[in-house]
Amino acid sequence: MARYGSEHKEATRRRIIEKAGHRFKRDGIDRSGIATLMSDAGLTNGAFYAHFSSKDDLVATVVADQLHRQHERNRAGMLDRQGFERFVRDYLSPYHRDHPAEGCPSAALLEDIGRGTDATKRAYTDGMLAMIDDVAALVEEPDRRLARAKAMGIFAYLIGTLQASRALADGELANDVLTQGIENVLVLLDLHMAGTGTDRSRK
Amino acid sequence: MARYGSEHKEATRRRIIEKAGHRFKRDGIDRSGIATLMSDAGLTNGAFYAHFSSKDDLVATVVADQLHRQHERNRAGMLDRQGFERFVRDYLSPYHRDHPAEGCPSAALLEDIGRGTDATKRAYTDGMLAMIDDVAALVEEPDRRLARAKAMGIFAYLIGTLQASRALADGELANDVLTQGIENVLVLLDLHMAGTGTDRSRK
DNA sequence: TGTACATCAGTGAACGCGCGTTCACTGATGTAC
DNA sequence: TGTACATCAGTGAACGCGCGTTCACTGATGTAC
Repeated sequence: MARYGSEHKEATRRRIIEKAGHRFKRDGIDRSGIATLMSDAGLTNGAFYAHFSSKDDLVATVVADQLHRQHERNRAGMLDRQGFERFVRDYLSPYHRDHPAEGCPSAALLEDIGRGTDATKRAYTDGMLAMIDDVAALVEEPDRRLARAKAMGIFAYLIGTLQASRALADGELANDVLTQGIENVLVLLDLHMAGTGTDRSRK
Repeated sequence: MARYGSEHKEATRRRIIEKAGHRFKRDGIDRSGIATLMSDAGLTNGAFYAHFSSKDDLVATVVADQLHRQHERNRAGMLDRQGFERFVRDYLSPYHRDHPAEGCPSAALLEDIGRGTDATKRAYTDGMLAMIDDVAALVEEPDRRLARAKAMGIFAYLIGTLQASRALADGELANDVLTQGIENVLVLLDLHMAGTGTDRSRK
């Protein structure tokens, strides 16, 4: 249509990526066709390949973008134990469960990412490492590698719990799982913050 | 081909369901076409509708079957703390991570189930409740509703951890997450077994 | 200031393909005579 | 025991459709003169 400065094409590209993030999280990647994605961005199918080399290219880009947004949104509020608790309560809320399009990309796309291209898994890993290293500071663990595993473990719990709550047809159980999840994650966090490391008194 | 007794058609149906379980877990439901599923069972596409009314019908049936198998396979080995620990170490093993087709249906299909039909979510919920009630006996919690939430919470952790390990491109981190996951799940289990209920000393 | 032109983001039709589903047909079987 | 027939699990071609991808074209713009 128009021949604007280079910032206009960039803006269109960003719009496609953002809308695709919503659509992917709502319907799943395989159920989101190019024509639908472009229509979401106010464009027609043909323009897609002026912005991305393939659908896989878009997927990897969207995964990176989604994790970046999530990180930006939460980094300020996760620096202390109180902020993290607020994050957890938000994460494991019925609202978040019922609105995947606006929610956590890991909870909505993790299986698709696991089956995805190397580029997609790489984008996910890099994005997660950035988030993890913020939480790792909360977990009082001097060994960086172990701190990362502990932080990722906490996210894994949140992800699994939200997914389970979304898949359960029994509304009461689905809600109870969220409530219990908040409890468990905070216990785990306190344990990691207090403990000296791996050694817990078992049996 | 043949006109055998009614057990022969039943056997074919069971073969389709079993093979479809593997295929769904490996490639995802949306990437598994009817022709491929039937070919896996040694048949051609046309015979599908003599066994199922639609693909959604098959999906719900497969989900129920997969959870039933998982329950049968593990119920005997999950009755005490020692058996459950063995289950957890098996579940969070690199082998399980690298072989989704033979593995846990929740870890491979939970997002698809969450986006699925009511019948599929119902099948999942019923199957999970059967498994949950076995573990709930381990969790020393008199309130049945709470015991179920706690048991489901433990499964949710296992599921999220395995999925995360599958999606991470960094092999070292992916392994560390599994190891840390075993640690955390066992801590959580001991806590539920020892604790009197919800009230933990926080702050 | 006014006109001609090059640019290029976006259009929309078309490609081959696999999807879920339907259906007329096949052919090996158990049964009837 | 031998033949004719009814059954019905499974075949394979076809349906309309949406998929990812390609490409000749459009038309509003900034620039050159």
